[in-house]
Amino acid sequence: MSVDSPLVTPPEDEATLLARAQALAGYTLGELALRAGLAIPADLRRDKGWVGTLLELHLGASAGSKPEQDFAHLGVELKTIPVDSQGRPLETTFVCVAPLTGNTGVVWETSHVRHKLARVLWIPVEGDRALPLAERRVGAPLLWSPSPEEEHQLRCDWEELMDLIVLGQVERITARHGEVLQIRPKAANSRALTEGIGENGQPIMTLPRGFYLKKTFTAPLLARHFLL
DNA sequence: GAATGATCATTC
DNA sequence: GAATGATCATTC
Repeated sequence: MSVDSPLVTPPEDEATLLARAQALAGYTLGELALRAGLAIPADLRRDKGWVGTLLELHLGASAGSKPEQDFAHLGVELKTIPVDSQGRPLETTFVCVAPLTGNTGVVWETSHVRHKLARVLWIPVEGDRALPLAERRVGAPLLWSPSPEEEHQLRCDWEELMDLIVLGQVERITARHGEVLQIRPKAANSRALTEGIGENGQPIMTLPRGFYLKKTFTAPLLARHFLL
């Protein structure tokens, strides 16, 4: 079976999607790769999106790159998240590219970050690099929307970061800005460039950036789920 | 280059 | 050991 041939049809509703995700819990990536007919890379160094693609296939998402939610008809975004043996996240979570131009007048309510995070199907996957990829297990999924408190945290960080971008301070932004949401490079390498706004409002070429959720945000989110 | 999927690996 | 900055594959 080829990569562009899904194992299942797109889920007709959220409950179906969640049920499918729950049915994957406990399986190893080796088992799921075999079922999908996907070759298992030795590690993720040159296949960083492999786990995400594998789960997309099993859940009926359009595997690959489309500029929309994974389950657009359901308004749901799929996020795999690597976790340790305690279920704690091992990595930050990429949300979306940070827009560096054309931001005058943008507001949180209509932002890409808010839209992407409005409804997320989180699927924890064992990510300890000492564990062979094929032996890593899929965890119990969580269908999540931000609580009022979480949305407030996200909004505050987003507004602070977008202000810096609009004011021509993009090159002063580091990953230390933001409590739960940060901006870091999101590029092929450090030579990749995109247009941004400079200190004096002039166009500059700068590193493409992305919004990422810090582990301090995703850890409690997953932990609460674990207690339920 | 931009967007999808993210993790790697050097630095602190 | 954790976090920041750097990077990888693929499609269009």
